[in-house]
This record gives sequence, structure tokens and C-alpha cells, in this order.
Amino acid sequence: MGWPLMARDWTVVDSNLRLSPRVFQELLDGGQSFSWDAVGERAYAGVAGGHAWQIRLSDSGQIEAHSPTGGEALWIQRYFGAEKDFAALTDALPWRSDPVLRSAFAAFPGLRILRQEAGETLLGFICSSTKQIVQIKDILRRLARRFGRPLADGFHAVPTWADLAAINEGDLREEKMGYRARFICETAEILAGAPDYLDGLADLPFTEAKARLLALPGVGEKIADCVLLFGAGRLEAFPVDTWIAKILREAYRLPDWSTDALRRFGEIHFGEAAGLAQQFLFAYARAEAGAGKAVSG
DNA sequence: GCACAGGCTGACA
DNA sequence: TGTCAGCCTGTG
Repeated sequence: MGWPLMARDWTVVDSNLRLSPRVFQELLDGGQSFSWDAVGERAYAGVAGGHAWQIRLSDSGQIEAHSPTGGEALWIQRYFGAEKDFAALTDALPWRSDPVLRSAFAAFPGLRILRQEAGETLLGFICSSTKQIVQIKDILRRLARRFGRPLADGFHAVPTWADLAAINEGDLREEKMGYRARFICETAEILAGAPDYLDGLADLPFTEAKARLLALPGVGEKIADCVLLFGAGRLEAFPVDTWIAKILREAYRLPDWSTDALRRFGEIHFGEAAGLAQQFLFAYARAEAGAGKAVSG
């Protein structure tokens, strides 16, 4: 299976981070990223940033990573957010006056935001529209196997936008892309003609960065916010999906608010790290729904 | 058979 | 400015 035997092959991704198995699972498989497949109880395997990775949770709750294809320690540390002080960012959120957020913190202590590659994040979220996480992962696996660069151990890199620009819509539809195939083709054509199009997302003024994404076919408010948050380190982005809309309308008692209004509420109420709050609320809303189903079912 | 899933688009009021 | 049907596919 290629699992390394020597402890020194494994990189601790952030010495300040300790997670429970539940939060570890939420971080890797909760919808921020579609790159990871569970291999056993406390381990995942996948491809990100052009390398294959194995990710595991140690007995002490540290996340450790190993790349059989030569992925770099600094890259995976940045991926897991080691460059940001998430303890301080979390503490600066308005949990003292917000009991819903406080409950979400208690349910998922240590949850943070991944820093993925912008291009991969964009592809994943264009594919995500009205699909469930397992289906999105299946589509991306198909795209990688068919159109992505081969890596070691049978893995394939996520196809780049340059790769995708050479593919026609029919090929994508064969991989169960459905109506998203046209969006992928048209976006690939734009990005192929402007290879540095996504480079400014991390540094441009927020509204400019978002406008760039919104100009791409298949990218609306929700997907643009997801790419900015999970693929560009823009923690002020506040994606409003059905789960966030549900918890804001119910727990925050904003029953008749439109999606746009809810997003503005989130940006203002939670502030600079609104997206971090969003991720806690998202995980909490889904967990509560699951618990409710288990009880009633 | 039918509704709906972690949306976007274009048309129309 | 807001609302709504249509779009692909898989699942329950």
C-alpha cells in the first residue's frame, strides 16, 4: 500500500493544532475540500496541490502528513492553515454575545479553514452545484483519472484549467458533469486566455477579487465566496448555502430574509473572519440535523 | 414516480 | 429588485 514505516517521513502540519477525530473528519470531509477519502478511522488519502498525500491524526490529536510523490512540508502546513493564528481569529468572533456561535464552537473545537489552491477549489465548487459531497468527489475522481497528470501509486493530479481547456463539453458530460459541463468549458476558455486570472484573489480588494470570480460562467455568489474562503484565504467571505440559510433563518430568527440579506448579515455580524464563523455554523447545522434525524428515525 | 441535493442563468414582472 | 423555471445526475 505504500504506507511509510519511518516516523520522520511524517510532517506535523501545525504544532499548535490538536483535534478530536470528529473535528478532524469535519475539516477534511465536511465540504471545504473534495480531495480526501477516508482510509481507516483516523486517516485520509488524496491529491492536492499536484501531489498525493496521506493525512492522519495522531493519538495526541495532531495532524500529520506524508507525500509519496514528494510534496513539500511547507506547502501542506500552509494548506492546513499554520500561517494563521486561528485561536486568535476564533476568539475575536462574537461568541460572547452569540449563543448559537458559542454552541457551534463547543461542538467543533479547533475547526479552521483550509487554504487550498484556487484553481482546484474553483473546479470543485463549479462541480458542486446541487450535488452532494459524495457525488462531487466521484466527479472529481473521474476527471482526475481521465484528464489529470498521472502521479505515483495510481493517483492522478486534479486537471488544471489548461488541461480542461483542451477538453470538449461532450467529454465532460460523459463524466456525469451534466449542465455543469458547459460552465467548465467556458470558464476553462477564459482562464486559458488569462493564465494569471486567479492570482490576485488573495490580495485584491475583496469586492474586486469577488467580481473576477463572478465574471466566470457557472460562478455565482455562493461559489465565488467558497473559492475566496477555501481557495484564497479570504476569511471575510461568507458563503450562504442551504445549511447556513437554514440556521440563520431559524436559530437567528431571520425567517423571511433573502439569501443576499443573510449574506450581508453574516458579513456584518461576524466581521473580518465571517467565513470562519460560517464554517462552525455550517458544521453545527448539519450535525444538529443529523442528530435530529437519528432521534426521530 | 417524485422531490430534492451545499446553484447558476436568463427571462420576465 | 425580486421571482421562477430549467438544467444533469444520483439518492431516498
